[in-house]
Amino acid sequence: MPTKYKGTSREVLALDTFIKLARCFASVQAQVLPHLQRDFGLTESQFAVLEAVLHLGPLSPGHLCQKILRSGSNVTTVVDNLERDGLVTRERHETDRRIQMVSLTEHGRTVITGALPAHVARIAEALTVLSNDEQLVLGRICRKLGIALAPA
Amino acid sequence: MPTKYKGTSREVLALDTFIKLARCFASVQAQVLPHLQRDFGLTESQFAVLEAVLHLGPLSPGHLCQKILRSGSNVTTVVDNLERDGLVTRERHETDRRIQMVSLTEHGRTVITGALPAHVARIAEALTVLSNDEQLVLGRICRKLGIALAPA
DNA sequence: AGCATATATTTCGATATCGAAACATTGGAC
DNA sequence: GTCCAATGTTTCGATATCGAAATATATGCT
Repeated sequence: MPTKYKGTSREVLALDTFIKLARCFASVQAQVLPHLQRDFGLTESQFAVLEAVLHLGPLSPGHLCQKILRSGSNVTTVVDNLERDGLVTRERHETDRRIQMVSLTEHGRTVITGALPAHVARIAEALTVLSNDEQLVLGRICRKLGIALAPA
Repeated sequence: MPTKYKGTSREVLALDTFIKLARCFASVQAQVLPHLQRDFGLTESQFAVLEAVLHLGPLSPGHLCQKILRSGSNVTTVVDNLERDGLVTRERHETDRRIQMVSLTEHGRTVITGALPAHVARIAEALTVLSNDEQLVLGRICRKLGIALAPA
């Protein structure tokens, strides 16, 4: 049992569960992110932004915020770097000029469509340790917890 | 289904599962970390270092590395900040002078023993959406995955 | 002893990340 | 039309995070 904390049994169970959740997530990330970086020069957040724009079309920083679960100021930074590297462009919304729209450049589209299958394959590879049933159960419980805690 | 990716059914299941895992982990963190910061002025990594040293006694940066699952250079930075704030001290190991030993100051001990119960309570609170059985199953599957992917 | 290799830590440069404050634009109240 | 509150984005200062290179010490080989 990883937990050294003395508390109620309810607390010990929750902490123990959460520690396993955190370690398992970290393990998958460690399995997967270095390749994204080395093979495609993309950080996790850069990948997330490109993937969102690929699948949803041009998005504002505000929408990207919600999609990638990061703060607005962080999205600004990540998009800055993607723009500098020529993977996305920013354009003001025509009718509401407070809003910026982030779009893929041709190069950006090429990069993300190249990186995506390899990235998915690595995730699938990492999860092969679990049976289909285990993956389904894991997904169901995570979904329940995630939805219950989702902001608003 | 969150996944827009077209791939084999095995890939779709794995990706779908992983996305739920990631979102659920992020949700719990979002529920818990702001309090750690606001109530005790601790970041997640600072908390992790203090907690490890509290429970395991003085540790080298190398051991802290393994415990908190971060790079060596990151541990250096985190310990730098903790030292600056008077929560830990660094001392050279007596026989092997390559090694530094990180210890809690009195103040550090006070801070971590104050923060720990509140932090655990918040985690337990977040996990109450899951039944005991669900927590056990979640923990078991996460452990299996974490162990399978653990380095070495 | 001298030297090469291994181990432990730090430094460096880059990106990520946050919250608060600043800035820009819109839209409603009057 | 003017002002003000709301909305969207960026700026700013701080910490986290990584990998590669530099530094310091130890250890084994000769």
